[in-house]
Amino acid sequence: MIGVVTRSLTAVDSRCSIARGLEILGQKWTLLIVREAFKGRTRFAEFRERLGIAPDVLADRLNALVENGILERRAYREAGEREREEYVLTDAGRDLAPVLVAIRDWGDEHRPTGFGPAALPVEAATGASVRMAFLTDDGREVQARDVGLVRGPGAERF
Amino acid sequence: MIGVVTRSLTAVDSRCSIARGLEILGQKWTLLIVREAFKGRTRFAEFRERLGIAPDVLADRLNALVENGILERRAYREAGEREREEYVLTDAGRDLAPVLVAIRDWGDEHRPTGFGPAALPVEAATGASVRMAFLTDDGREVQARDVGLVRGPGAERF
DNA sequence: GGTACTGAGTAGGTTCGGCCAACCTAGCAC
DNA sequence: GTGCTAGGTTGGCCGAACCTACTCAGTACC
Repeated sequence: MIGVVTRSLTAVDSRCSIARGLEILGQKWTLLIVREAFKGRTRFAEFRERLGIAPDVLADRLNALVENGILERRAYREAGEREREEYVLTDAGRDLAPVLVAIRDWGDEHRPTGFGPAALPVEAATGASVRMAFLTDDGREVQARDVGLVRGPGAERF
Repeated sequence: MIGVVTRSLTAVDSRCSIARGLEILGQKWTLLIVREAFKGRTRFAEFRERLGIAPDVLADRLNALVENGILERRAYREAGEREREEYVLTDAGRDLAPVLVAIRDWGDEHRPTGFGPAALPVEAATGASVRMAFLTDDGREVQARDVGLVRGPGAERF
């Protein structure tokens, strides 16, 4: 197996949720694998074919995603085949939808393809199209560009 | 200068806004630099001190961020000092707030620090705290976990 | 029992990107 | 001139990614 996730966080970052999230999500290929999982891919060969990723790197990323609770291995068997394992999103994995949608929205606006969006966010149960928004506590919507970050309770320094 | 951004996209990904966004954002350090920019850092030494990043890599990432329109170089001069350049977020850079907030929310929920969130999203103008949400066209809120992705008009295949 | 086939990886060698320490440079102060 | 400082650049090292080829387990067919 190639490298386990060993990215060390500096003291100042150990409390930052963004840094901690990026420890896994920031690795090359990770979010593209998750994107494929959202599209319904579950098997090694499917990920490999869609992404053109080297098999050793894919095996490493899938292990990391399983270890971090984003994917889970599940046994399956097709008729006349031996038992194999596939990779499906866990709840924590499905909770990554906002990350993918946020990146999609940004890429769509600032690096347009000229073909329109390749993926659309929907409510899974009904298929109703949804969009990402920011809301104040009293339900008023705020434009993304007007959102900033301020120091929170867990910050050691800011 | 070390490597320009040369990540090649496979044909299947060239139309995907997620892949196109990740081409820049997916590089190591990029989003952490943007996070620091949101916190108000502007100078090489500030980024370097906060992130503990190697200077050559920082120079490369700052160049890439400027080339991609996320940061812009701006001249400034302090009393008794020579003119220098600092890096400030552009509109496209501020539009990355949803990406940071989405990662923050996920990290906060699934990789908690025990200290609470280190950064909080607010409306910049008023300081009012905001949260990220998904809305249907008729204004109903949908939980993040219930959001999926479907093929959009720009998809070559899905 | 032997051979072939398939999905899911593993292994070896090369290349690329990140890391670190050291060095460079422009302008200001003295 | 010498020194100081912010903002980088350069060179060497090393781990991670890449590519190709190979293995391994179980099934199918003969």
